[in-house]
Amino acid sequence: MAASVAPRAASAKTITYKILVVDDDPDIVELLEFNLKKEGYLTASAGDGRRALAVAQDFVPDIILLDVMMPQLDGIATCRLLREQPRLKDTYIMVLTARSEEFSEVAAFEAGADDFIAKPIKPRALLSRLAAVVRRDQDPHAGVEAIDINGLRIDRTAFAVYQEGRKITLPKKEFELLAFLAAAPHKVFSRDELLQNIWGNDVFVLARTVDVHVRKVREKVGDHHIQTIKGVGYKFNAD
Amino acid sequence: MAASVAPRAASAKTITYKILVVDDDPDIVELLEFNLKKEGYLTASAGDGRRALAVAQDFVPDIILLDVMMPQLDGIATCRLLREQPRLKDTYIMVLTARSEEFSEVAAFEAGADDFIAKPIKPRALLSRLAAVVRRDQDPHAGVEAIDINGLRIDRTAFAVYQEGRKITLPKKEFELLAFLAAAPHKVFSRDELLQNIWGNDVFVLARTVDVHVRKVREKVGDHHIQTIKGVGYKFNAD
DNA sequence: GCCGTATGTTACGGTTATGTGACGAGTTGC
DNA sequence: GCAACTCGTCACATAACCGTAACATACGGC
Repeated sequence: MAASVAPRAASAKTITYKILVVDDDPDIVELLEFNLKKEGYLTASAGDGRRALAVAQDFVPDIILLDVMMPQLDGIATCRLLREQPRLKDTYIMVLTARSEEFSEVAAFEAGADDFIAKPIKPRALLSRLAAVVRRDQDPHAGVEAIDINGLRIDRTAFAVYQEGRKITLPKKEFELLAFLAAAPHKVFSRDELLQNIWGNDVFVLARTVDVHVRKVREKVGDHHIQTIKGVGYKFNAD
Repeated sequence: MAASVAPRAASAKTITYKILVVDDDPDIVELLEFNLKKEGYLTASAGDGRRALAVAQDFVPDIILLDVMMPQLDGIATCRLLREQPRLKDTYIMVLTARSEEFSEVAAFEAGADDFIAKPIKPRALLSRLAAVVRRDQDPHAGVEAIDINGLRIDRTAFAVYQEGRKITLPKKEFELLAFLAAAPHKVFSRDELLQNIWGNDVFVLARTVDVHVRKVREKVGDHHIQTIKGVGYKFNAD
């Protein structure tokens, strides 16, 4: 899966990013293209999956906005086929999902999508997401958005954890705890260190609180990911 | 990633540790420098990543406190560039993260940071963390974070032993025993010495307890690593 | 080869750290 | 204002670790 948009683009900071919009609703296509062009992106469009594949061949977009619900060839299948094309392997694919279809989100990830945005689409939200993608692309060291480890995908943009095609939504503290431990797999953190880094050093909670949160995380993602080192602390267990 | 602060410093117990403070907020720099100086540290500062690199060249700090959010060159990128400099490879880099920017920890670890501290910074918390770093640095037995010896990798940060790709998790005392012996291979320790160093001077357990722990360690990592010197004690056996 | 001593080995119970379920205060969304 | 959720705390249950003792074996001197 592509971590960023095409390297070719990354090397040239002044490049105009090319975006392919794929949706069967002409109104949506128009709305998106209008807004994207206004922001200075170069756009192309397609009304279904088949045409999207054809257009992508010539256009070689940096980013593809792909609707899931389409006649002929749906977004998931299209995504998979797009990924198979060598020229598009570094393209950033953003899938447009109808709200609350968690199922398609998971399928999309497996098909090689890089991100989602929920419908109905707010142009401002979309543009800021794209700006983030572009920014990240231009500064490869800007930050990591997702960790793939041990069959777990921890995604900070979605604030969710994906496990074997299942989406798990964790409360904030639990998510942060898991994410922090996963950031330094194998490294053992004492309860105090975890409190300092996740709770902050200005809050004042008992060390045992960490235990409770660890337990809740384990309950949701499975016991084996977080290991207890008795008398020391916890660590993320990467085999 | 540096395991401890520079060895040069480790050899002289009375050395004044040099700390470089990097933050774009002059108030924070002042606050930190004031507190550090009061504690007897030698300090220098820089307002952004570029200047940090320049200052670090001359100053060659033992510890660097590095803000993530900075103009010009952010903390992560700075960290990576600092690590590339041979003179700074053993410098201990502590990253200051605002807790709202989740996941900066992931990037920071990958960039070679050794530790974090969350903002807002309480001087007391920072100083105690630094004291811990210095203490570890001066304690020769805890100095190295990982030992590779005899087909065994003993990793203090992970609190685990790896043997031919196999991970062995030892209970605390057993791990400490093995790590202690491995830190000074070939050197023979009497049971009393082991008790003093691992159990502490104030606890009092029978010397034979050591035997039992030795046996358990042998059971898990193999007999040949720890050798008995009859009438004297034990030693780690490095070929 | 015998005996005394040192170490290997096993088993067991106490102690402590951690796991676990429940509760209440505070918050958010409807 | 109610319902659902999050978070921190407590109290109790559980499991892991640790130290000890008792017995078994190995070693060395004679």
